Order: sequence, then C-alpha cells, then structure tokens
Amino acid sequence: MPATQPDRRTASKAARRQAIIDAALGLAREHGRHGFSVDLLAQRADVSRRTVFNHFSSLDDVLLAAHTQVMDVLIDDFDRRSAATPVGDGSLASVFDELGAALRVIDLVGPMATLTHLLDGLDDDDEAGQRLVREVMHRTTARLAADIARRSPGADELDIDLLVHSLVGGLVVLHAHWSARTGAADDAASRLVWADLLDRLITTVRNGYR
Amino acid sequence: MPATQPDRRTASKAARRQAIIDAALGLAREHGRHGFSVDLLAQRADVSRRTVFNHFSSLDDVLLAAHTQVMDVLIDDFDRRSAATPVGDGSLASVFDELGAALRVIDLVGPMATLTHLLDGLDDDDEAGQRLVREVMHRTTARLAADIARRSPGADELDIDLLVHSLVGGLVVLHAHWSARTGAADDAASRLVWADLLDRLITTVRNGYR
DNA sequence: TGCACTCAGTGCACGCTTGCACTTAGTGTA
DNA sequence: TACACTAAGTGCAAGCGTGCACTGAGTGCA
Repeated sequence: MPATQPDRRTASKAARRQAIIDAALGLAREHGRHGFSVDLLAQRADVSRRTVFNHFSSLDDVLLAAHTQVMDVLIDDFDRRSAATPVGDGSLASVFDELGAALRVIDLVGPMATLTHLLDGLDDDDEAGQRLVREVMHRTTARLAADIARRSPGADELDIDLLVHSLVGGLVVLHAHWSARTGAADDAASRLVWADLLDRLITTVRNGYR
Repeated sequence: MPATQPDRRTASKAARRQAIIDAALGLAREHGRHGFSVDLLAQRADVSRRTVFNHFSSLDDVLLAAHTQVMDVLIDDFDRRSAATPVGDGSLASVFDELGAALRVIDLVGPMATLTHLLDGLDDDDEAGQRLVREVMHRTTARLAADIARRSPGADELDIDLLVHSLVGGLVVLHAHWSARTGAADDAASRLVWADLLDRLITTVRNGYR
C-alpha cells in the first residue's frame, strides 16, 4: 500500500470492483452459485451490467475473485498471527506446528460456509466449477507457501510445497465431510464438528504413516 | 417526475448535485457561510473540486441552490396542506386566512435556523449575500404566488402578488427580530418566541392599518 | 428439427468525473 | 508599494461508467 492515499479515481474504481465482489458473495449466500444472473449482480452492486464486464471478463471471473478474496483473508489472518509468534528453530516440524496451531485458531467455518455457496452444486460434470476450484487451490497454496518460505528461509522449498499441499488438500477433503455432516451451516454445532475433523487432519498429517 | 425511473446516469448526476447541496447545508450549519472553502465542500460531498464547478458556476451558486431548496421544501409543505384543504370562496380574505393558517402549522423555525447559518454575518456591505437574499426572495415569492394563483383562478394577480410580498417580506422582518432575541437557536423556547412573533405578523397584516 | 426466447458477453459512443496546470483576485507583510 | 501567498474559478485531456444495439450459445417446445 503506498504511503499516500490513492487518488479519487483509483479509489472509486477499486470500491466499485469490491462492490461487485461483495454482491456476488451476498447473492451466492442467498441463492447459491447458479441462482443469480449478471442483471441481479449488477443491480445488487449498484452498477450497470456493462460495468461488471469492465472489471471482470466473465461471471466465472467474478466468482474466482470472490473465492480468492475469502482465501486471502484467511492467509492474511495467518500472516498476522505468524508475525506475532516467535520464529521456531526452522525445522519442518516447527513450521508444521505453527501452521497447525494457526489452523486451529483461525475462523475457518465462516469462510467454508461461504465457499460452499460459491461452489453450489459442484460435481464432476461442472467444468466451470472444477476449473474455479483448481485455480483457487493453486493461488492459495502458492501464496501460503511463499509466505512460509519468506518466514523460514533455511527450509527447502519442495518440503514447504509438499507440507502446504498436504494440509490444504486435507482441508478440501475435510470440507466435503463437514459439509455432508452439517449441511455447511455456520452454527455452534457445526463448529464442533469442524474442530474434531480438523484435529484428526492435523494429527494424521503430523504423525505421518509410519 | 416521469413515470419511469430515470436511468442510472441521470440518477447519479442528480445524486451528486444533491450531495454538494447537502454538504453546503452541513458546513453552513457548523461554520457559517464564510467558514468553508471549495476544498472542504468537495471533501464533505465526496466529489472532486472540479465536479463542484461542473454542477455549479460558483460557491455563491451552491449557496443559492441550498437556500432555494430549503424554501422549496416549505412551499411543498404548503402545497400539500392546500391540496388537502377545501377551496375557500376565492376572496382575498379567504386566500389570506389559508396562507396564515399554513404559516402557523408549517415548521419554520428549523429552516429559519438553517438560513441564518447560510446567511452568516450578512450586512449591508456584503454584496454577494445581499444578492443571494434578493434572488431567493424573488424565486420564493414567484413560486408561492404562482401556486396560489393556480388554486384561485378568479383572484386578481396583482392582489395575490401584493399579499404574498406582504407576508414573505414580513417573515424576513420577523426573522431579524427572532434571531436577535433567540440567537437563531432551534429549541422549545425559540419556537415560543417565533409563534408569538408570527401571530403578530398575521394579525397585523390581516387587519391592515385602518 | 426449426424456431423463438433468454441470457452471457461485446463493441462503440457518449456523459460525467477527475487530475492537473493555469489565471486572477484578494490579502498580508516587509 | 511590491511581492508572496491563498483560494476561487477554468480549460483540457484522460479515465471510467453507462446506454444500447448486437452476436452467439443454450434451451424448450411444437
């Protein structure tokens, strides 16, 4: 972020883009990914439908941006906690424990519920949805791995990539189970289910398969 | 107002112009007419200073629009009450009584307080301020007279003009006295003073000087 | 199977905002 | 009295939003 405020033109453009993303998240939460049109999105965002396409190349592009933003918020939260945590001894075990501890503390249920709506009705035949998931997974793991590498310069890059993929891939599997059991609700009961599933993931990956 | 909604472009332009007027009223209320600059106005209205001059030819033009709007709201109120009141016998006395009754019921203290700030520090040497008052007085009396004439087609136009000028001119005199006595405050005590002064005006003009 | 309809996405022109450099008037001070 | 400063107001060009007509893909129905 530059030290000075962006000018009004830049700020206005960014605000309008954000309004479109917020509208997409709101509509997805209410209707699921398939339940809204460009017209509804534009109306909710208080822009013209042409403006939606000035900012995004397609509706899928809007969903990707919405998805990425949800993940970015999680990674921002992780980065803030890391910055406030003493650096470990640089070992992979230490890195893993830090990430595992963060996953336990960060609110994942809210974003999970949101992502469930964004991926409403996703199945193997849904090419656009599958492409969306792959893109988001790629961006998320790349960013997280880069942040961790920056924090532990001595660690091997491949090791970090594998670690991150293990955990993030595990989260995807967890999401499927959690969603099946709770209907992707965001309440106290579903949070208990999530905490239990998460503990099993962290313990399993931490201990490996010896 | 057209039956259909104005398009987004028209609505946005009108909203921005209104934001400038609202900002002017707010700043005048806080600092008086002389206490703010184009930069402050633009910032408060959340537009660029160029945009202020896209909508208005000068700062005085903004003040005129703000002033006119305050008066228009009062006349709108008067028109609504008139529309809900049975038409009198068309005599001037009847017209006068209707106007007098409306003046007693309509909230004048709020707008009076606002206009006092808009005309902050007005004196005989303040050419811009004097021009502003003349313009607003002209527009206000013209509009009010036209509305009354529409409502009483049989009445003589000159008679209506004189009647309206008597009352509106009297209101200006009343404002000076009220302001001197109450400091243009908008509270229960100042409202009592206003009610008393207004009653004297209406009674005096109604009875004439026989 | 052809037609009609809907909706995502697009090109183009225009309206309006904004950034920025500029002029001018007014004011204060040495 | 001259100079420096401030702020109102202006011209021009660029950025962005919007209106609108359009194309094409997908879908449903006779």
